[in-house]
Amino acid sequence: MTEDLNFVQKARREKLDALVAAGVAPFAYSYDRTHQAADAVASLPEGADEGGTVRVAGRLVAWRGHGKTAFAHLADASGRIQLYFRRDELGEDIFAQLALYDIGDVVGVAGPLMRTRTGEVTIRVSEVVLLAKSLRPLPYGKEEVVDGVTVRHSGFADSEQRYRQRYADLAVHPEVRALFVARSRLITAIRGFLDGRGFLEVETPVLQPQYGGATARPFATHHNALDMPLFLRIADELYLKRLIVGGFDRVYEIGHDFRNEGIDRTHNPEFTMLEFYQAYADYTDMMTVVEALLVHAADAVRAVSGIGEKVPVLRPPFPRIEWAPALSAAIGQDVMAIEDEALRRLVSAQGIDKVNTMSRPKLLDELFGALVESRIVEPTFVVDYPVELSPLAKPKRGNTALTERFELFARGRELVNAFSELNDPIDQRQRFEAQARLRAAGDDEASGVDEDYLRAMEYGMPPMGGVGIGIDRLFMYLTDTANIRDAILFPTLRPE
RNA sequence: GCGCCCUUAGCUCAAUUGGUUAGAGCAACUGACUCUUAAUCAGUAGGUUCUCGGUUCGAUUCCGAGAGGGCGCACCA
Repeated sequence: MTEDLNFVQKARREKLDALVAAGVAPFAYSYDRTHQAADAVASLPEGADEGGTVRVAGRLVAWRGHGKTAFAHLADASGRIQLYFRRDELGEDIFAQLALYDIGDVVGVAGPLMRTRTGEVTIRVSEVVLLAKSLRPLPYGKEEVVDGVTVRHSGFADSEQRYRQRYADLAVHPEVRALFVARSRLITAIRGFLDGRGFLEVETPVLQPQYGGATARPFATHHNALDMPLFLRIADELYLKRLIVGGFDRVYEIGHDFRNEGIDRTHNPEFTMLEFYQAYADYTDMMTVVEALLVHAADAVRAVSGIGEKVPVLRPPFPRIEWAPALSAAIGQDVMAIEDEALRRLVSAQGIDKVNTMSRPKLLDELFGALVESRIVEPTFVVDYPVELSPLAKPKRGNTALTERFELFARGRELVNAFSELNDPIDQRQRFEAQARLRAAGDDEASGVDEDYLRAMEYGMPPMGGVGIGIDRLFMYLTDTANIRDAILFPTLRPE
């Protein structure tokens, strides 16, 4: 191990040894703080040159030695503050020990506030305590402030290493921390909104003997004691709807779903899903709920300093366009009446491959994606999907070729998918059996017959509206983030 | 899965047509400096050029295979 250390790491271990030899405990247990850095800076009144003593703790992020004095910056979760060390204040021994400190060390300091000649609020350090020695250099860049804007030089740019070592990415990039603060605020806001409307947050199984609720390949695992296969859930849907049968009128879950599919800038194998179900509501009711929820969520993200500026202003009610008329207008003829061959030619003309192997629903979906979805910029509801595209939704009242389903699109991306939920167990059994036939024929994305779920439905399932929102993608939309890896703290990567 | 691109010091980047000992800034080390702030000044050290193989007198550079990553397309949320 020791042979693997580079010279920088060796130097730090030597300093660690020297500190121990001098009687310093290099890894402390606690430190009593009076302020966070930003609060300490703000506590010195405008115009005042001296203030009271403060105690702060954090990481050394810059060091400028001047012989018998030194300036440094200390950063904590709130921001940074300048430190001023003087030999005549700290004494010969302590000041000499500062030579054994490094950028990246976690320290606690105490001393009175002062304002330097250039006006920066600074702690004139009278006590310095090492809280954790840094044995590996953090990839700090240098920062300067030009016209009030912080410019970072060099720094930590390798995106792969930033994902692999998110701790280092966060440690050196306050703006990355701010982004994940915003993500946390988003989820807190969603909980607050739903709790305030009488929804009950529940937890349903992640490990499921039978997966369902979506079309996707699962992760499979095995329980040793029971000697049985288990699957990581691909959706929460079927368990949440069981709870509506049980008498909870409004339930929601925020959790991870897992899909054993490819990884790209909009797909991570595990992702955060919000699903909520409201008994006695239909899809038009849910559109109104979704509008209010998104406004509430966007406001929460907008409140985060440094991130909120990017958040689009949402102005409900969002426009609603009907699926079939919108596509018919785009192609200049009635899409519901078009022949398969003509449809295939239209899809092919969009530059989409493999049209000869596509089913009619698939062709319709492709065409809609190319001609309508991708051109939606402002948040827009697309409503009333063809029944062949929507196996989980109730038929539309007055037109059984369509379903009571809506999706919300913005910037060409799907943000929300919702239905008036199918609550007819006889119909549901037929749809399950159709899935089982597909599976028997080799479709590994098709599910089987979930007998327990059918049993629940047969007891009587209230009508309900259900909504699914991919939280990672909603967050990406709100913060204008292009890559899902930038929206997930520890994205799935190949092993190093 | 397919196509294009990338991988050089701890970090950020150079390196002429294939040519001597692979350079610079930051970080590190030694020294100077009691209001600096990308501190400054003088000096020192730091490299399996992603890996393996090939061509060549000579490879960071050209060729082949592999690994990891990025972007685009396809699939999905």
